[in-house]
This record gives sequence, structure tokens and C-alpha cells, in this order.
Amino acid sequence: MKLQQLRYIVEVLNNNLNVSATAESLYTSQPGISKQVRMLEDELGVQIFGRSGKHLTHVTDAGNDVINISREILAKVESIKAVAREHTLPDQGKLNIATTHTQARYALPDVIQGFMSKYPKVSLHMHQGTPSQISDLAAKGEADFAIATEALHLYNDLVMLPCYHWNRSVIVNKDHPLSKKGSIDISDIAKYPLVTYVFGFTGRSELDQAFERAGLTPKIVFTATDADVIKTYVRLGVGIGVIASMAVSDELDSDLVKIDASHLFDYSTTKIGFRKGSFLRSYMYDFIERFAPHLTKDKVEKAMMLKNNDEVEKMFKGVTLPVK
Amino acid sequence: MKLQQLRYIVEVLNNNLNVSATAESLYTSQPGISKQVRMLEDELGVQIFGRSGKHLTHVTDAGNDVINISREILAKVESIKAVAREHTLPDQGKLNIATTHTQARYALPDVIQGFMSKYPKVSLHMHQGTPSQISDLAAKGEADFAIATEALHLYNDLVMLPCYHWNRSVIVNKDHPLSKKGSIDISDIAKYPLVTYVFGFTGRSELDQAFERAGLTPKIVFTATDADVIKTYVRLGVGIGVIASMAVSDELDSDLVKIDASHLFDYSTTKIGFRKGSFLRSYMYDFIERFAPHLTKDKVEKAMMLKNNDEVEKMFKGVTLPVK
DNA sequence: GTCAGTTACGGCCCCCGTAAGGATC
DNA sequence: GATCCTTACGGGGGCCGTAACTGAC
Repeated sequence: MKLQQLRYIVEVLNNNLNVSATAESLYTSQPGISKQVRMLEDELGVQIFGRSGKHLTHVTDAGNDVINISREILAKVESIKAVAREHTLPDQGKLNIATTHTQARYALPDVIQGFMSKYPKVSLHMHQGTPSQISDLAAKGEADFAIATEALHLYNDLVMLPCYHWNRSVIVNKDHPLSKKGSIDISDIAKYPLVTYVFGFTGRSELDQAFERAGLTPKIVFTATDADVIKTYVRLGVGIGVIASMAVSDELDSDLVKIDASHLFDYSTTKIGFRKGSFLRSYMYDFIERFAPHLTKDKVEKAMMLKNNDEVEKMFKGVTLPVK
Repeated sequence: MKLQQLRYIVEVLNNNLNVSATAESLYTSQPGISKQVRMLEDELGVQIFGRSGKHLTHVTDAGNDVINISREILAKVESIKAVAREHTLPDQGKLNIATTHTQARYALPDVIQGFMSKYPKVSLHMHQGTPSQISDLAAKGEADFAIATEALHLYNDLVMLPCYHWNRSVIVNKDHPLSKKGSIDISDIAKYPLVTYVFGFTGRSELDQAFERAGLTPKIVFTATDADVIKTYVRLGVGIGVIASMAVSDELDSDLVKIDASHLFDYSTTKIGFRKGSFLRSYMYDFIERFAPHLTKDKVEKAMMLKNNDEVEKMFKGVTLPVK
């Protein structure tokens, strides 16, 4: 059994059982992969992939188990390399962060700036995507961290740590009737056409829940994946906006009126996620702590040992998180 | 990085940094190992072993981390092989049990007999040893299961599940004064020369504790690692014996008088231990359940996910175990 | 002087890449 | 017919084993 054989079967699955595509993605030849896969199957005495004629059609039960274990092995191989780099060049390395527009635009810039000035030799990569793309990148090990508010809970091989709470504000044009009201309630919002986040993004579920609880149906006329687009359409008079409070700037958005709505919705929790069992470089621990000061190296290591994310939630039950 | 390189460094450590001995134990040449170790070090850019001149003197910090991860990788490689065998030959395989005399002689025979008749194609190996040897075998993966009462708690990469409680009986010759007493207390025992287990064996610590609690010092004149030897010396009149109740047979030991002493000592708990993260064959789950009926596959899998053995103890806190 | 690890060298196996063949859609 | 995997074959690298060398106790 060779490590590359394990790499091959994992990548073949990642490429939807297309061996040719796999070969290209690994910069090697297709027959090479085919052969190694069959050699591994011969050695183990089990089919990993089901075949109809010469096409791979599905993953067998045994194959599924084998591939899952292989993934763990390959993750640990990466850990060994990370350990080695940590001992030779503690301040050098890579940091791949997968995150959403909201985080990248409003929550991360300060942290990133501080981080980059302390670790000039760490090459930082940001990948923007949908919450599920983000989780996927982290689960496959292509990103070190996933930072988002939604959808992270689906992956059980990611550890997800709560970073901060946030809530929403309503934004309206200055001439809008709501701009004069001191405080608003949920029925005020339901009266007007609404512009907000797309489902599955940036705490959208808490928003829907609040309306449902109140027995109201909001008139959502436009949804976007980021606050900047939402603000643009609010300015055009398409409707009133509901966005994360941190996305409204006093200076840049002085033409809009911001009305706090944190009493109307449950708070959302932004989380940072990474692969269970992976070795974290010291600068990674530092990054986490810069982003969420309560997540010290100690706490993170403890959380990594828990068996699932329900346990992690329990662990942080009593902790008061920062609010943004 | 090659799997064999990882195997080499792990085995070099297992052989006390002696490369020649390692080569012999792996049936390969010494220069081959030396070279692969250095190649791995070169690739990682870190020394794994510290050297003074040409001798390996110690393991570096980095090397320690690397070797620990390597062990996990190699364990998972074994898991892959086990998965494969499980899918091809579910009723064939090996089962290596490391245990003490007491278990092998009194607790296991019934279980083994039933197991062997159900799984005639599983080749069963029993390794008898001291509790710490047993733990060691299991931790290194040379035994699938460790079954013992003592010393298992020291290894944190073993999962240890409680199997049954047991307590002690006093055995005396028929003409001994105690043979007439209906019930005895701890001071009765302290009066006479005592023959019992060696320290570190078969729940010896609970025995010592009971005397200490009572402020008494037993006159221990002879210790042995197994009940058969103890019984022999009791017969010779060397002293009275204190052994596990299950080690006294009504038929075979009819020349001795057995006096229950379970009210005098804390019960001991015999445990079964195996490597965390290893893949257990279906017949292994069956073996566990035959030995300890409350340990169903479900329960065992749950326990494997816990982070340490304190958690395991918590999990089984409310469960009433069989008594032997 | 003995033991232990390193260096040097040669053989062999295995892995990979190219090219051609056959199956499936 | 296009796509995709398999088989066949040749080249090259790397792993292993033997043998000789060198440093340490």
C-alpha cells in the first residue's frame, strides 16, 4: 500500500469517478492512476470502485470505508509536514482562509491587517464563496479555515468554534416613513418591500424565523449575497434593507438611515471551522485568537478533542462572545 | 514521504534508537533504514533523531511530534487492511488477546470456547503477561485487546471499557481456626500470615487500601502472580490466602475452605482495552459482547469517540456491571 | 577491538509516461 | 463518433542488499 495510491482513490472520488480528469488535476497520466487503483484493489482484495464495463459507476461499501480512512491518513501526512515547517520556519508558511463576502468585507480586514504585519512571511490567501463552498474547501483541506455564519454545521469532520454574535439593522432612505420612527417592530418591516440576503447566507435563517414566529410573511422583493448590493438597491428605492449591523458604516452610508433591529431577531453566531485532527501552526492559533480573543490556543486544542460539534457548543455555552 | 519511512522511524524508537536491532526486527538491512531515515529528515528539513557522532542519542521535539503522528497513520493503514478483510472474509482473521493469568484461567475460558466454535476460521492468539506488558502490546498494536484489572489506565491511546466487577475470598485449610468462623472481618485476616497477589497484579491495590483504611498492616509472607500458586502455598500451611473469588472452585478446591470477603474490600473492575481509532472487525465486537454483555457494538463505538478514559468512566457510571 | 552507523555501488523492481486497443455512451 | 478506461511497452528512478570504511565506547 502506497500513500499515492490512497491519494489517487481519494482524488478519483473528488473528480466524480472520472479517472482522466483526476489524472489532469494531479498532473500525471491516466493509465498510471488506473493501474495503481487496481493494484490497490488487488492488494486489499476488495473492489473500491464499482464498474460497468470500463466505466467507474459507483463507490462500493468497502471503498467508502477505505476512502474515508485514506482521507484521514492524508490529512495526517499533511500534519507531519506542518510539524516540520513549524520547527524549521515558525514564522513562515501559508494561510488559506475561505470565507463569505460579509466576513471578508466587514469582520476580517482589521484582523488580517494586524496578522500580516506580524507575520510578513506567511503568505495569505483568501477564497470567497458560498457557505457550502467554504465548508467544502475546508473539509477537503484546501483551506485551513472556514469562516461563516451558515451551513458549517453539516460537515462532521470540521470543528466549528463560535467567534462572535451579531445582529441586524434596518436601512432605509432618508425620505422613507420608517426613518422618522424612533424604534420599530417586526410588523413595521413586514409592511414594506424587503431587500436582504439570499437564503443560506449570512444568518438568513434567523431572519425568516422571526417573521414566522410573528405569523407574518415578509415581502421579499430582492435578495443578494452581500450587503453592498443590498444597500445599492435600497438607495434605488426598491425597498427597505435588513443587513448585518456591522455592514453599515456611519461615514460611508451617511445617506442611509440605520435603525437597530437587534431586539427583533435572534442573534447569529459567526464561526471559524477547520479540519478535525489537523495540526495547526502557531500563527494559525494566533490568527484565531486575533479574530476571537476568547479562543486561546488552550481552548482550541480542547475543542479539537471533542467528538462532535454538539459537544463544542456545550463547551462554549457559558462563554459570552463579543458582539459586532 | 513513504509509509515505510514512517514505519522505520517508529520502529527505531521502539528499539531504543538502535538501528541495527531495528533492521533485524524488520528483516531488512541496517543501511537501508539509516538511509531512509535521513532521506525523510532531509525531505522534512528537520532532524527526527539527535545524534552524537554516529550514534542516535535522543528524539528531538520535532521528531517526537512526527513519530506520534506516524503511529496514528500506521494504525489507520492497518484499519484499511482490516476493512478490506471485513468485506471479503467477514468470518476470517486474527484475534490477539493479551491478558493476565487470572483472566486467562478463570474469566476467559467460557468466552473463548463459545467464540471459537462460532468463528472457527478466526485464528486466536493469547499472550499472557504482566498488566503493563499487556498494555504495551495493545498500545503497539501487537495485540487487539488487553484484558486486565490493573495498570491499563496509564496509556491514553487505549480505550478501556469496564467489563465486570469482582471481589475476593479468603482461603484456608480445613484445620485452620478461621475455617470455623461463619464470617470474618479485616482484623481476622491481619492476624495470620498472608499469601496473595504480587503488587501490580489482579486488584492488589484494593487489597492494600482496605488494610490501610483499617489501620492494620497485613503480614504478607508470600506473593505470587496467580491464584494457583497461592493455593498451593496455602495448602502447604504457609498462611491464609486472599484471592479473587472466581479463582476458587467448589470441586477442585474442596480441600480448602472458602470464606467470602467481599464486604471487606472494594470491588475491582476488570477492563478490556484496545487502541483508539482502530477498526474493529465484526467478530471483535462479538467477542467484546460475549465477554461483557453490556458492551454492545453501539456502546463500544460511542466510547471510542470519547476523548479520554475519564469520559469513558463517566459514560458507564450508571451501568451496573456483572459480578464474578 | 568490537559495535554501530555511514558511504559506495550494483541489481532489480516498480512507477510513470507514451502509444495503441477496446468498450460504452 | 467521442469519451473513457485498459493493455502493452520502454525508460528511469529509487529502494534494497552487500561490502568496505569510519567513528565511538
